[in-house]
Amino acid sequence: MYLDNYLKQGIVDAVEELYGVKMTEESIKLEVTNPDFKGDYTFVCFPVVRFSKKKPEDTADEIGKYLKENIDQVDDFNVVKGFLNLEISHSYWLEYFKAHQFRNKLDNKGKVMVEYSSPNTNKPLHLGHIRNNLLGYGVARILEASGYDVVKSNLINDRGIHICKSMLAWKKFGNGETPESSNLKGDHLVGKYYVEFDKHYKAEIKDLMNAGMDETTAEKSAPLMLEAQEMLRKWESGDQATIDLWKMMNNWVYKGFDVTYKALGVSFDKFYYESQTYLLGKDLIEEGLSKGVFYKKPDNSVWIDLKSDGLDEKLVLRGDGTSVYITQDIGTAQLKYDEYKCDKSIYVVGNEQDYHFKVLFLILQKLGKSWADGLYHLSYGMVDLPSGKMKSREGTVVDADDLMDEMIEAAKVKTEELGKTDGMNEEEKNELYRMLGMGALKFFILKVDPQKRMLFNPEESIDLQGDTGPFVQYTHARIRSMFRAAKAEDINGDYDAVEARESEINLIKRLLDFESELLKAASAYSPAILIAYALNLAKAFNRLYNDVSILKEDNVHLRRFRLKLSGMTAETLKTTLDLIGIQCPERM
RNA sequence: GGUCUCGUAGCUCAGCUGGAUAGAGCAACAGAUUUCUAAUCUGUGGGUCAGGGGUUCGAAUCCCUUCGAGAUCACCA
Repeated sequence: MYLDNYLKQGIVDAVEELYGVKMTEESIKLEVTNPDFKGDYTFVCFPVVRFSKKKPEDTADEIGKYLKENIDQVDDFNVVKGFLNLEISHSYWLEYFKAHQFRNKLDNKGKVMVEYSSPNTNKPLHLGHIRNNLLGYGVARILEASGYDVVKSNLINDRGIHICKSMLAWKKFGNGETPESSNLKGDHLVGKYYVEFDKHYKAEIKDLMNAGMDETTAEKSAPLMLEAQEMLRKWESGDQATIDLWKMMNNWVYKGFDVTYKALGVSFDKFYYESQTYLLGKDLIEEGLSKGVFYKKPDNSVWIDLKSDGLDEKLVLRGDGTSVYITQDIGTAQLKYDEYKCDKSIYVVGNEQDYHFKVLFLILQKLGKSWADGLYHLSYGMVDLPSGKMKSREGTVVDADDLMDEMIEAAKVKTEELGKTDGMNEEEKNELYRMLGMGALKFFILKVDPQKRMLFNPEESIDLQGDTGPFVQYTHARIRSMFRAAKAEDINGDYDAVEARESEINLIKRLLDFESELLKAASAYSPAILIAYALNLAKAFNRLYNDVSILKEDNVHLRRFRLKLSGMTAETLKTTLDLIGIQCPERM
């Protein structure tokens, strides 16, 4: 039983004993004491005042006395206003620490699918995708560590008008350029023609408008757009030449994506392709019609009325029987469930699609799908630039590959400046720069609460000092270095003789927090919680490190105790960062 | 116009389902290394938690309202 539960029970007993009122354990509010005050746990006494009929201070005092007498671990207490601060004995923390072992595997919680990345195959990945990928991968790892079986999936948007735009532009203006011929990464090559399409398309619109056409009509009747639409029709009817071109260009993109995914350190267990799923869902539309969930309009189009749920009417199938976006998402959700039978399914998708997912989940619930309750849209905010929103077509994006290269380069410059690469060969150095650069980038992105939009300023490089990835990595490397110097000293000493100081007890508490922080991060789907934990742990250690000497401590018990603490800190930092895809070098 | 987010220090962000004097980092300034890695640590300055009202013993947090920013309301995906 954890101490806080034990204390809560004690408070229940105290209130019953003192005031004759039986409270439930759940109604007791016990908090970790604010660091500015003395104590470990704080009981807020105001809610009990109505039972005690006494001043908050006196009530707190009485309960404090009761707890001190009846619970061994409560060493002492102090009262500030109505706040009862309980002081837990150092020996309790030491005992707990000595006996503590991290569990390798937590209780199984079921099966969950995390879908993330979901790129379009007409352009390379940018900073927004980085956030998506890091979030998705991080959440998947966190869920896995907290006891779920996880399936990481990626639904690739490999068809549609946007791909036809790139294809058409390449055909018209590409002169047979290939990734090999121009030595350009495949996804970047295809993206180049997407931009090219837009350039020519805009020029055509301008010409048409100069000729007197209004903008909307010009956009619709520009020859390039008509040609792209024709190409899409050809693709859908299986025209061999179009399919061949599509396959060739998509393969270029996939090769490029592989490189980017590898650099990001993310991976997938299952790929879905929209070219294979875009016709799904029509049978479910039929099912919904027969169940009366949907209805037909005179033009044969199928709709659902969600007004009673505070939403609008929504089209689910066109009059000509072809699908819309939500049709295939309905079908794909069913397909995923049929294949994997997951208890939960998480979609990592930007918050611009909040409405879409609200509608999608509602429809699946109305269709009576028992698994619909397990669907969750992990909605994250956009990454903004100081100049505003990123737009692929207009080239105002921070390219994923470029950004990673820049970060690694920045780490290299900094490391060389500090002169910390003595005795490392070229390969080891590059590996170190990569770990540090990527560590800084991932930490920077994941530090922010997923739901919030965040700002990235390309003019200011991402910090390598302060609350950063390298800060935590440094703390880890420093400990590892200490262990190299300690050789094989046995760290399992007898801690009973140890007179622990405040900074040591503090570090113990942080170390013991790991599991509860992990579970918190898992239930909130938030890697940011683990980042904050890693920072707190590293800071607690650094404070101790600056405060006392470890290897040079003469008292053998104390020395071993501190080494044990250090070792556990390094291990915990490494584990924590690993869950969000950040690696820790042995030295830096 | 309807709906949904968001607004905290000069900047980037924490602040968990209401709790004590609103916290970090960056930037600025002042310190710490004959001693285990100074990518570290200690300290100083910096706030009308967008404004106003309400609920409460207690509000950055919950409710209402005004202002400001963004998203969405496609037979695009």
